Amino acid sequence: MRPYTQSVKETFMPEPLTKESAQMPLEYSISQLAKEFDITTRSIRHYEDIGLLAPARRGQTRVYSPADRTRLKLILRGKRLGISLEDSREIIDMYEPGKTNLDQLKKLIDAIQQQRTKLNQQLDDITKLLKDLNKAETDCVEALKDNH
Amino acid sequence: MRPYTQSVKETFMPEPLTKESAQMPLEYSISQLAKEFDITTRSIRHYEDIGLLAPARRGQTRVYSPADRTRLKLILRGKRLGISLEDSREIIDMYEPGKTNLDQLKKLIDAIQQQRTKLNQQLDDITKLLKDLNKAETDCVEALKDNH
DNA sequence: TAAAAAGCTTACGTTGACGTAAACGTAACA
DNA sequence: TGTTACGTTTACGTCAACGTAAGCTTTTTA
Repeated sequence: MRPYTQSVKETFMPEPLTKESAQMPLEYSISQLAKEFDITTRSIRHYEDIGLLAPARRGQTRVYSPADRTRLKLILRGKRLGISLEDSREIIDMYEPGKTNLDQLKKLIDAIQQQRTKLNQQLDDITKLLKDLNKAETDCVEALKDNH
Repeated sequence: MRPYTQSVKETFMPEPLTKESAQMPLEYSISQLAKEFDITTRSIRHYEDIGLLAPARRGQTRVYSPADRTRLKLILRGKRLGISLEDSREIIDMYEPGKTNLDQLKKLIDAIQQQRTKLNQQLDDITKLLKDLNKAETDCVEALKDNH
């Protein structure tokens, strides 16, 4: 049933590589993840509040799986690229089992295309900015030489 | 006097290329800029409020030079890359005439290096995300084929 | 076994980046 | 000559993404 669901999900939310999985913990505490990614536990709980994470619970305590960790990693990568949490949530929601029909798939492809457009723009921005930075720096160094 | 000041300033805030300057207006109204960059006049005034822009005035009305336009362009490029307005302002402030001494130059080089590090991280993020998107899309298309 | 560390929920506060409305001046156009 | 378009300032509102504090439970450590 729904073999493609699994397929799409795995490519977009890749499970940890087998190479890493040797010494990879099977679960994580909230503070472990916070430390690893240099964020606060508050942030992680916030991501849960708005539906970006749904860790298991042992009693009241949150227990994060490697998949949860991967998901968090993706959220943070998105953040670094200026993707809002809401946008991340929308994309993630599209993978919800039971929701994956043709319509959803088409929406997803569309969303992917939009993201790609934005990313290519960013790519262009970055290369330009890096060029500017290089020039600015060499000029600075020149100025230091002249002035020293 | 201070020949390097001009030099650094021009590389980081490059004036419009001569190629473009043929049909380039010598000044712009606030709504012209707003339309060109698809932002609101409110945003432009906001950038002025926090010291990112300082257009000339004809009476009460703001008059933007090509240099102002370039500056705005850079601000927006920074925005697309997730650079905060405050960070942009800091960088811009470093070019203030009269402030450019060795200390400032060293600070600037440091800031440039930091930016470069961040941009390289973003570059890495983007290539990874683009890869993921490609895989996700082909999988989607596959799924559509299978299901159609 | 006391106290520090880590976890939890609830809830109000903060910051950045504007949105939006009011209230007004000026200039061009039907 | 009115009304439409564009400009201005002042000021309060909003939204996302958390920060921060209170108050409590559970686990670990000295």
